[in-house]
Amino acid sequence: MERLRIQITIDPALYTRDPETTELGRKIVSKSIEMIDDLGFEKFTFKKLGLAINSNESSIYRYFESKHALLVYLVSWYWSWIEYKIVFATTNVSDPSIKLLSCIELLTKDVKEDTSISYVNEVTLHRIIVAESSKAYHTKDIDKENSKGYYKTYKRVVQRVSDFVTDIHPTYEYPHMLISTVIEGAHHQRYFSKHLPSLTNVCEGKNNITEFYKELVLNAIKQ
Amino acid sequence: MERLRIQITIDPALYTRDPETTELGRKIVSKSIEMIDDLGFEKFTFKKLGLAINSNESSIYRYFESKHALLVYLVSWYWSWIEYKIVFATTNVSDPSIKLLSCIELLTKDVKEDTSISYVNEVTLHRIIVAESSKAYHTKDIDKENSKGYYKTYKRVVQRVSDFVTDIHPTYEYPHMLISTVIEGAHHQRYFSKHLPSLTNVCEGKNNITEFYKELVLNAIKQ
DNA sequence: TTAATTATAATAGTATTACTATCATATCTT
DNA sequence: AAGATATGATAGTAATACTATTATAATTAA
Repeated sequence: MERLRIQITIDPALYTRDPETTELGRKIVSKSIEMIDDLGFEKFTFKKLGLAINSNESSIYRYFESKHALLVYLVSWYWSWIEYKIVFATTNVSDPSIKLLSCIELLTKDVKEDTSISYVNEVTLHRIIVAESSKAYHTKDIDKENSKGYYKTYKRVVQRVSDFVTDIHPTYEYPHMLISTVIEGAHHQRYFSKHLPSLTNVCEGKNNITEFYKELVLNAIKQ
Repeated sequence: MERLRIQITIDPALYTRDPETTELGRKIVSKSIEMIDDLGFEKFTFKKLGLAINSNESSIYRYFESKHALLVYLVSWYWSWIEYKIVFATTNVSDPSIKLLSCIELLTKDVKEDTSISYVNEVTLHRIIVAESSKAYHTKDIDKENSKGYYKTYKRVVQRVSDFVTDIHPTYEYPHMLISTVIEGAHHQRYFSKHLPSLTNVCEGKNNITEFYKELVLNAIKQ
């Protein structure tokens, strides 16, 4: 079976020059994912990246104005990808409960397979999201960046899933809180399970995180 | 009424030299809280701090080996303080449901009043916890630091509150996940409500965050 | 009380970071 | 073939996150 080619479109506000359109741009994105996963965001630099792809620091700056901007780009890419999967999983499904559970599954499960859409390795990117994404918005520039639309895709994903909550329970007061709690919580639990396991109840081989959040949400909106 | 003097004891692993024991040490802690809140963790430096307290960068390094170590210290201080409040609020209370609800209240509510225990301004520190604490453990050194006991207090708080969950519902499978979800979630919601409000459902003047998490937990462990 | 110890401040120095600027060269387009 | 554009190489800057050294001040012990 041939795979559909997924179109991930990224808002031009998130780059100086579109990395998708050139070989160098794609190499920047691809290798930066690998290196941030490997070194952690703090120790990752454009100089090291340039060296690794046989290019130059100054060339990378033509695509992204800072390494922070690159992180925001990657986070946004991830949310566009998740949004695509949500749309794909929920169109033509009529039962909002099924839609909601599919979304929770997509938002909380581990990414184990690279669907090889493109130059982006989704497994590695997911690890970056879990370990580093909170650094993208925990900045003193958050308000300025938010007004430029940097976090639009994330907000749209939360809105979409919250809408399913509202479909199920129209008077539920906290749909956005519930969904953003699930999303951020799942990332934390994923991180904790590896590094601070006493903060979780994750068992080997089980999809505990997904099970926990499905149950949590269903109980929260039970009427 | 005279206030009880609270004893916040910090594990010596968290500093090079105990800042509580000297004037300079207390000034470092006190002013760093102010400055991290003000500048954000990235733009905060020991050089600036030294300047602000009429001391010197090199003197500060005698108390904390790095600015990351100082952040970890502050986070740990916060959890010791919360632990104290939890112990205070739950001793001599027999009903585990009341204990649990008190804990959720303490873990999720906004800190509005500086109880002036000491040189630590708890209102400001709470803002730092909300905005910066995730940077303390999202490091490549997490495992090494965890083995040195850097996150002990946080883990102990989660354990304490999880125990109340287990008292109420002995077979509930995810007590730790539930509590760490509440804690991290509350911090996120607090941050989002200020900077990305569309991810929340916070209303002016209401304690929505606390209400949301109380309801969430009670529904999760309802039998 | 003096000597020894310890704490602090001042200064200097280092490698690295996160950029910016300039320019030559390669490549692609018209 | 000329012009435009993209890339790479080099250099430079202010700041960061430290380390090391030394002088001086303050505390403590003999």
